[in-house]
Amino acid sequence: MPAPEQDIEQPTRVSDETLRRFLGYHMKRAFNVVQADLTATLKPFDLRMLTYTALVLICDNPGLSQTQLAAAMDIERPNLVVIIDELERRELINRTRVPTDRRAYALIPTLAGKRLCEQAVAAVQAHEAKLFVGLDDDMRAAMIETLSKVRGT
Amino acid sequence: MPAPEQDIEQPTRVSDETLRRFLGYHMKRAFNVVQADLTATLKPFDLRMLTYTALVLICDNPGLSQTQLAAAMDIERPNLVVIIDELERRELINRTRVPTDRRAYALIPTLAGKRLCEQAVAAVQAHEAKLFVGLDDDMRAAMIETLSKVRGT
DNA sequence: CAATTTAGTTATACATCATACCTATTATGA
DNA sequence: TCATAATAGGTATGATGTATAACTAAATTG
Repeated sequence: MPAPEQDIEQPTRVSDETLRRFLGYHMKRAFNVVQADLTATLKPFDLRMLTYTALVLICDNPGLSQTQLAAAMDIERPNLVVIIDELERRELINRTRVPTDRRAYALIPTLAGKRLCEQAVAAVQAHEAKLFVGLDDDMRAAMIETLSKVRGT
Repeated sequence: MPAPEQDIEQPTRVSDETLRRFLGYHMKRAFNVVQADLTATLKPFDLRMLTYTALVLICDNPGLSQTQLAAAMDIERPNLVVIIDELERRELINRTRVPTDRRAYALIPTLAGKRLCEQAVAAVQAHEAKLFVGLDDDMRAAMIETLSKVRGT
């Protein structure tokens, strides 16, 4: 006699209990929330996460090369080109030839770039303050400490 | 008289001090490390993060619909189709018609699907144990607690 | 000075993610 | 009852993100 047909009723609520055991799962879901909020925060400045990151690093390290920037952002050099193209087209940065090495560019922020960067950083600061309102300073510091440990820094 | 040319020397070391002030930055960098390791862990099973997540959720919630799964994974329904297609093609799951609603599919894992899921989950557990070796259980629990708070769960 | 390396770029491929729109089916309400 | 709306799944498409190979121009090395 064949076994009775398996129930194929749809669960009323989807359980993620197995995945919840993994820290990586929680990290991804939490970061999704952060990134969605960050994207919305940067939208008024017409910046995406990558263009924002590049702009901030260029402002903090004026004169750095594309290779240095790609390494700092942990992306491949070819993928940085379009990002730099966009920032340059919007006249937020300049590609300046390095006299001592005519292969390389020194990336320099323009005045407009520095201004936009300052405003964007302030907006992101406000965005994080709002998003992490439930986290006191100790927890926040502990979190950064732990995350730094994960990435081996 | 024009101002003297600005220095355009390249910094010897790229500073990310501004970005380091942001928790989101640390979250992204840490998750990058986790994801790279996870991808490598899942490679022997020919699973990616998305196909793995879908498979685990189907095994934990047999009979759920694609709409339910998409909601649980926080992705759009059209993007789930190719994931389900792949799992079905590999005979890890079945699309079973729901008799009470002929529009919907009940997603059911096959025996092979359940086996692969178990093996993959075990491998991911080992991967996390290795990756988070510097984190004691208390820190790990605190981290999950904090991350859950961020995503508002 | 030939051979190698490096900086930036182009082309390309693939994965991820979002939106608009289509069909078949089910639910709703005049 | 029957027209309308809503829902499940799917197709098509575009924007974005990421990785690799290969090219040029310039610098380095032996």
